[in-house]
Formats: sequence, structure tokens, C-alpha cells
Amino acid sequence: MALPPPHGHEGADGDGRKQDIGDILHQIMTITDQSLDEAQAKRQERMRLRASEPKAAEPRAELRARRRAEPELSEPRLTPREECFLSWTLELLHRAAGTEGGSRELNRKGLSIRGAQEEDPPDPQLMRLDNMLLAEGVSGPEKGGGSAAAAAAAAASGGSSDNSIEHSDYRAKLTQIRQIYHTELEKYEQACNEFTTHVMNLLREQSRTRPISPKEIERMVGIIHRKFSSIQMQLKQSTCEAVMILRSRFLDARRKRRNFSKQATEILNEYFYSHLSNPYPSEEAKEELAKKCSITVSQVSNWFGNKRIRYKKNIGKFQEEANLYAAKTAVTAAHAVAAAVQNNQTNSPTTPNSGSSGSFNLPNSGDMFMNMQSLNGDSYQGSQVGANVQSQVDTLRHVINQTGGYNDGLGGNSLYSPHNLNANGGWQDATTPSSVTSPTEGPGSVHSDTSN
DNA sequence: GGACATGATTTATT
DNA sequence: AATAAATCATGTCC
Repeated sequence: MALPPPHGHEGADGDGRKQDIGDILHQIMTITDQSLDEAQAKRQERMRLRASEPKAAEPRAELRARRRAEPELSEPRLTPREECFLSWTLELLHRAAGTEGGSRELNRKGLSIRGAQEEDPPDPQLMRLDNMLLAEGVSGPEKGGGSAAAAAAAAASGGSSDNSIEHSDYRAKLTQIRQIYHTELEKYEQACNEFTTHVMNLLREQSRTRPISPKEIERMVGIIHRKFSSIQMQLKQSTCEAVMILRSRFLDARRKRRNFSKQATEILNEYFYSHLSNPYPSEEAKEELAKKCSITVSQVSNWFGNKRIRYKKNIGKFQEEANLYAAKTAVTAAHAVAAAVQNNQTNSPTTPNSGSSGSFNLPNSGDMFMNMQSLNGDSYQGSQVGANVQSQVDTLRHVINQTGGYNDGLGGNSLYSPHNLNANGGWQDATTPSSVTSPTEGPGSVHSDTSN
């Protein structure tokens, strides 16, 4: 501990040692501040370290490890220092006790000290901190789950339906902070009480050698309490900081990016390739897809945005995928249409079997594949119907082109070529030549996307 | 540990 | 407001 020696600047002997307890206390308190500032600085540095983490440079493994180790947010620091502090204080007080009765002048001095901090009224900053801690669910009543903050985080993170995993992760961390906060707070309170008791005892002891007014005692206690409450404020401050850091981390979506499930990607891809002529899902379609994939609508939009641009940029690369999905969808489409046709032929009223491929009346939600999937045996409840006949026909054409083996005419390589994109007045806005032969950068181009 | 894949964000355009 | 394009940052694979 860097506690300054309990010197007395004293003229060594005689009257020089005539120090008043108030004076000493003042000294003590100053030092308290120092040592606490130190602790505070250290703490903040730790926090900062944690917050300013990695950018890109850091190895991921390390990063991961560090994140896992995060729980070390708490440190058992107070006690030793407090001990040190207390014992040193005692020493000081003993010295003071050793001196002759306190002089009135010095008492005055004590008063002046007090004068500065006598106003107890609501410190605006403290109030702000309190409010925030309350709002963040740190200092609040009891766990409701950090409700307010957690909810805010979830909302801000871009989706109501967002993953509960992260949510709980966030909450766990918040709880941690909360616990630390309360532990520390308790510690401080306890220390404050202990210290007060000590001082009182010492004063009492001293009162045998000199008169000590109750008022003086009261003032001492006041000073101590004030000091400790300022310490508390620091604690609150750093807690707020920690919460902020936590939040910013969790709100930064990039940090928590996670690949979609395989199934989700499949669903999206199926939609994409079965609507290749116009891969712009309507709002409803997006919602539907979002539901099916357990992602948010905006994630669906992101996905399609990325997909379109990447597909367009390098069609060659996606050829295989396109073929795959086209075939997949086409087969089911064929089945569906066949069934429909059969139905139409056999029974004039449109009452298809199983009701799944039935009513086409859903306003082109463009989700043929959703029907298909169930037909496909792809294990997901295609409760909803609504086929876009146009796209069925679309896909069928592809099927016929490729699976039927007529593809020869197309010139080998491009089974599911973007030809029809153009033809359909498709989605690639003229600007990009992007015909089969040379999408932006020619075949085999190293996609410029991976800029880093 | 690097290369690539991929979801998210940012910026510009319509 | 929706989208394209560029870019960022993380995930994944080798």
C-alpha cells in the first residue's frame, strides 16, 4: 500500500505534536481518497482493457478464451487495503490520543473542512448514477431479470424474437455485475461502520485526557460518512461503466454474428433459386421466411441483399448451388403440378388432396417452395399453402431444361444460367453485363468481396 | 494461422 | 424506404 507514512510534520516534540483529531482525520481522509483513487484507476484500467479488446488483431482462440474467462470481473481487493488503512488510521489516532488535549483552534480548522462538504443534499451526479443503476436493473429491488435493460438490449439488437441465448448471456453478465456491486457496497458499508466505531472508541478513550463534545463526535462521524459515500459514488461510477461496456458489447451485432442454421440457409436458398427471376420477396414472404428460419425479417432482408449481390457478382461460383436447388425445387414442382393437373382432370372442383397444395389464392406470396418442401419430405411443417404459379412454371422450365437432359442445347456448363434473369427483365439492373459468359469479372474470378 | 464464407453495417442511389 | 455495393467483423475450414 502506498499509504503515506503517518508523519506529523511535527516539530517532533512539545507542542508540535499537538494535533487535533480533526486535523488527523482530515489527513486520513485525504489519503483515503488517494488510495481509493488508485484502486479506482486500476479498476477502470481493467475495464478499459476489457472493453477495448481485440479489434481484428487478436487471435480468436485467445479472444474466446478471454471471453470465457470474463467472469473474473470481480476481484477481492478491498479487504487487505482496508485492513491496512484501518490499522494505519488507528496508529494515527493513537498518536493523536497520545498528545495533549486538543486545541480549540484546530477544532476550528476541522470545522472549516466540514464547511466545504456540509451540504448533503442530492448530488446531481450521484442521482444520475443511481438512476442509471436502477434503470439497468443493477441496483434495483431484486432480479426481475434485469428486465428493463435486457429488454432494451434485445429490442435494440434488432429483433424481438432474437435469440434467447444471447439474452440470457447478457443477463448473466448483468447479474454478475450486480452481485459485485452489491458485495462491494456491503463491504464499503461495513467498513464505514467499522471505521466509525473505531473512531468513536478512540475518541471515547481520548475523552479521558481531554474534553470532547458530542458535537465533535457527531462531526467526525459526519466526515467519515461523507467520505465513504463519496467512495460509494466511485463504486457506482465504475459499475455504470461496466454496464455500459457490457451493453455496447451485446448491442454490437457484429460481435455476435452467428451463421444461420443449415436448415434456415436451405430454406432461404430454395426461395432464392426458385425465384431467381425475381428474388425480391415481398414483405409477407419475408415474414414467412423469417418465421420458418427463426430469424428476423431484417435478417431475411440482409440475407437476400447479400445473396443477390454475391450471386450477381460471381454467378459461376453459384452455379452448382443453383443447379442443386433448382433440381430440388423442380422435382417437387413437377410433382405438385402433376398432382394438380391430375386433380384438375379428375375432379373439376379444385379440391386437391391433403389441402397442402390446394388453394392458390394466397396473393402471390411467392413461396412455392414452401409447398414443395413438405412434398419434398423435408420435414418442415408446410402448413401454409399459396403457390405462385408463375414461379412454378418458371422452375419447371428449368427442370425440363436440365433434369430432363435437354440441357445440351444450352451449351454445357450453365444449367441454371442467369439467362432468364435478363429475359425476365430480371433483377440485375442492366448496369452489370453479367451474362453467363462474363459476370463482372469473368469466370473463376476471385470474388472481390472478401476485401479483407 | 490464413483463406474463405457469411451475416451485419454503412454509404450511395433510386 | 428499399436496394446495390462496399466494407467490416466474425465464423469455419483446412
